[in-house]
Amino acid sequence: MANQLTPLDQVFAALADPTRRAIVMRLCAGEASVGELADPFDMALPSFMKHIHVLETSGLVQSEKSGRVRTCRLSPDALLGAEDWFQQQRAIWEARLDRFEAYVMKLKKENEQAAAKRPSRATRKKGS
Amino acid sequence: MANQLTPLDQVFAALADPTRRAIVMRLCAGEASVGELADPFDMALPSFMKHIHVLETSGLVQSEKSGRVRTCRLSPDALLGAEDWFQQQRAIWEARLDRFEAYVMKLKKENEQAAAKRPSRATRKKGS
DNA sequence: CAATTGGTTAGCCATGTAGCTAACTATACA
DNA sequence: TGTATAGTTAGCTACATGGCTAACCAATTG
Repeated sequence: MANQLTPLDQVFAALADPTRRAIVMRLCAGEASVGELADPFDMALPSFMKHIHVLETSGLVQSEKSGRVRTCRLSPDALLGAEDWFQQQRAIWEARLDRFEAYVMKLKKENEQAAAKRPSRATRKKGS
Repeated sequence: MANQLTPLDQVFAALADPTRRAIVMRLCAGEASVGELADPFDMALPSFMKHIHVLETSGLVQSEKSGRVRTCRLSPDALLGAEDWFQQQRAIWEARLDRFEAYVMKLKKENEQAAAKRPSRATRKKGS
């Protein structure tokens, strides 16, 4: 029944929220306490903590409590995992573009050869 | 009142769903009709169409209807936009790492100089 | 010890999301 | 013209999400 969310699901879902993206961006510049992180946002702390928690279960952020202050830091692995996904898609996409270009070149070449054989048909319109 | 979703919000939200990621991956390999796309999924068509619609409003996918079949294709710009976000974060992250490394090197150097001046203290344990 | 600070837990509410069925439209085919 | 095909619209349910307040620890600080 538990619809097992993949890490990728959770990372993308976490990044779909502007507040959480801002937190990630902030943490790229170095670790910070919950209070420091929450400060720029006009939001009640419990609401803000939910965002932190989402980031934590997605694996994007780790935190550690010492005394009464919890310090958060980015864990870059999850971020890299998501970035990889894009790069893989792009690789497939670009491979396809290459194949498509090759295909167009082949068509063009065939068309030229056909035109050389039956020059009169080469100027006819498609639908008529 | 309309909580203006940024394109990035919509792209990440769209990619947070495994069905939609699969659609994007499929479309990386070339355009396809709604029916072809829906075929591998055990899901009613109207439900599936919602996913297509989400992908379309996110800008990841474009579609066009001719006759009774709607053909979908990937529009790679939105994908690149999201990939850019990662690369920017990584750049900031890496810059920070560099600064951190420089800081550690400076500490180390200072420590060595201090050790040269007061060699006896250099072997003391931290907490005692 | 008392008060403050930093975070946490519990619980409420409004809205959004993902799925379904049923019924409909519009093209294509026989 | 009638039937099958490909999507589409409408409307429902269940659950997830994002926000809030109130009340509650547990370290610090005076």
